Amino acid sequence: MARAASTKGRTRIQREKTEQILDAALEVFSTYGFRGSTIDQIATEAGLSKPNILYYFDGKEAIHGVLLDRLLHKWLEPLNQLTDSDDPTREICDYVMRKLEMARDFPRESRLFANEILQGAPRIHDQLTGSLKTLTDEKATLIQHWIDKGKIAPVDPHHLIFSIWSTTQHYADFDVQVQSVLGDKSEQRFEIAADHLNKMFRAVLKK
Amino acid sequence: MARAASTKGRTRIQREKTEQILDAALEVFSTYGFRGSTIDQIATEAGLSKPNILYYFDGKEAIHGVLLDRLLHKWLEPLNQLTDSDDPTREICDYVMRKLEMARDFPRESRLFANEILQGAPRIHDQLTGSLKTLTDEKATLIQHWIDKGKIAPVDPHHLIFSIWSTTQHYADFDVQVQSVLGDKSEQRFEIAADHLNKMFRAVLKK
DNA sequence: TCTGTTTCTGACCATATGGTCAAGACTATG
DNA sequence: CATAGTCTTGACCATATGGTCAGAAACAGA
Repeated sequence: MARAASTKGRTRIQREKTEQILDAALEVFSTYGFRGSTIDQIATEAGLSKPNILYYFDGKEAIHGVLLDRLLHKWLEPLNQLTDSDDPTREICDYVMRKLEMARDFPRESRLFANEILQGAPRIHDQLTGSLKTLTDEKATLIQHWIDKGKIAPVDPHHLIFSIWSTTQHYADFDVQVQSVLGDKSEQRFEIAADHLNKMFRAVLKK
Repeated sequence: MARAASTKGRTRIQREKTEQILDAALEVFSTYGFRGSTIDQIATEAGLSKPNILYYFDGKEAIHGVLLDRLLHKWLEPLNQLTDSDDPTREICDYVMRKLEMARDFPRESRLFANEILQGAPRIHDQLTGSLKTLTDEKATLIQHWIDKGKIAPVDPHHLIFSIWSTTQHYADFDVQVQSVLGDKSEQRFEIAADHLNKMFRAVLKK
């Protein structure tokens, strides 16, 4: 087994190189998808030789696997922060903003996820029906409570969450399209998107 | 040059086989992306031999190219139908429904498009900044007119369109995730989505 | 049925790709 | 500064993949 996989970054070099490789791999995988990426591409991007990459990781799948693991944790975080509050509309809009910030600051992670889902989620199907479903159901129940208490307008909680995911992730996954369509006005796309989404979800939730 | 490319389906066999190949290719490309797909996969899916595929098409790129061409036309159609009307809210919601129907009835096309955009749209970048931008700008202007006339609430037209694209296409591109999260309730996902999106965009546009 | 054309395929080629390995280079520590 | 352990790489292998080609099989019209 490769060093890095077993001993989690024992030496300084191991920690550095491992991160270097993972960063390069994220760049490549998020752009070309798993099958479309080659170890050589990752090696070039990382400024290392191919055998050197394979000294730290057991293979292409192993690198991809580590990236997906990290991703899923990061992905659930913003939703985790959604809790009960006196101002549910604000609580939900805050979540929208957190997701939009992630699309802006971590577009590669978003695209890695999108690629995986598009291909039928072969490697993360269990997490989708497991931890993701559990967490989503939990938050959907919370939203339903708010509706029952008359604090927000009646909406299907699950589909509201889907709308939040899709509208925010769109600015990462479809960035090329967004920029192409906006042309020279694409500079402030995230500010305008924030304003627009804020308005939109407030309107939906308003009684 | 391959037969099918030059003479547009002259004989019966040419028309049939060409369609057969394109259908198989759509299935494969939409699932694995361009680089992740092989001619052998397409051949197997189509029930033909690899050389036979290459008898009808000049290569992998050529097949993909034809699919993208057809796709783009189909993709712009629903937006094209958005025209001036006494009831702009209804007009926009109708567009949302048309897009949602496309996500339901042509998920492979949606995923093919998503794959292409995700990878930076190397093959359709010109169309994005060309015909897509032109059409989108045109419809954005129309929406702005409606706003100026006070017929709908003020929204950023471009970002409204992005929201429509993302929320509807989500049900095709992220179907695995949607089904995983909804679990046994995923059967009626499109009906509930239609209801939800209808409500949502009505709320956004309401003055 | 004959014949020119279209359709199809097994065998083949060049290159790309994931992965291995032995040996050399480097590094930390006594 | 010696040396045990860590790190790196050129050369190599097996397989996958895009694509070619000569000739066989099927077909359509006379």
